[in-house]
Amino acid sequence: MNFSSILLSWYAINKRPLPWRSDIKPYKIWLSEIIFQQTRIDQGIAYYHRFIEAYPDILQLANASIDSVLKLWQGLGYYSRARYLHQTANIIINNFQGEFPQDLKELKKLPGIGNYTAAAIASICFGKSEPVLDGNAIRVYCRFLGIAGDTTKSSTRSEIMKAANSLISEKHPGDYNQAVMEFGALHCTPANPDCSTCPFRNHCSAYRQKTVSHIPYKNPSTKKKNRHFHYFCISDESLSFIYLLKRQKKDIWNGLYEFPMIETEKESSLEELFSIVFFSQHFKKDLHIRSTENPAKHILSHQNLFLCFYHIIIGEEQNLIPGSDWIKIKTSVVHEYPVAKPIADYLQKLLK
DNA sequence: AACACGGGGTC
DNA sequence: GACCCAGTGTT
Repeated sequence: MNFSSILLSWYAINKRPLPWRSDIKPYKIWLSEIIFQQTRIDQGIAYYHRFIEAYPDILQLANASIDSVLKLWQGLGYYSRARYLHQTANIIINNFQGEFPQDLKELKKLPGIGNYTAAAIASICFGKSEPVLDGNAIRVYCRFLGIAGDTTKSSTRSEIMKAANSLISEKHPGDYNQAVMEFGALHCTPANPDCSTCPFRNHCSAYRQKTVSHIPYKNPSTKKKNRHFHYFCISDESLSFIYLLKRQKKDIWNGLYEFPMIETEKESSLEELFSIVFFSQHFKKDLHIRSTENPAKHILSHQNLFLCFYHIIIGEEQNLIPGSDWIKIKTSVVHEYPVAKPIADYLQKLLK
């Protein structure tokens, strides 16, 4: 029983023809690995093509503005990935003569490159025998080896890593790593894996012990928080301009643009919002609130967002006192600004 | 070690 | 509704 040779045979037959596999270059492997962190292939593949088309090489990515990179990333989520992507592109150009380091430790120093991505680049691009541990690989290893412990604990992680180090193909570590992940994604799936046709059927510990559905085990996550966002889309009568500002806190959507807003602890009516300082601070009189949308529920993995949109028409411009970080833009160019999904949805409805 | 960070698919 | 996804950085 040779795990890696069976796996590599399976991979040779079943692998998907993904674009970064046909022409292996560090830039393409790195880009794909960042895009596919916590993201399914189906969800991210169009983004990968768009990035390669917009930035054919790392120099063009480094020279781009962060806003244009975030704009291209819009909708993918985990926007720190886009900021780190841009940072690392500049580091590679400025400090590494445009070439990625080959050493695992050096790779891990780069922004956005952690244990998984460093091992992926080192093995796929440079033939280093470094096993990857992503969600797929963890599932495959835990089932095959019968590791039932909590996979979020570091003790379990090191147990898996130790096993992976002994199973990896020293000759083809890059293909081996991709094969483990591909096998997890296509065959050894989270729910209802097809064990009846599995090439490891006779040697899989979880299958033999009938614990496949219990492995891998993960500690239940913490409770979700509810947040209430109230957005004020401020414009003139004919919607020729609006105000935006850039989020720059350590919070969701950092780096993206949004309307001036108030966040409240609980659900709040417009009347309640009027009493908040924000209003007397920014508006004088003659407010005309043209429309209010029902709260839109936006569910994230770690919080529930309730979003209210108020379209405020200012009669005379002197009735508005904009915040220092607000920017007034022509509505015709609003599509150039990166915004979060629910903002994009609102704008599309508003401007259609 | 626990938590924050998106959005979409699946059961 | 709960879980998961080609994870990383901060606290």
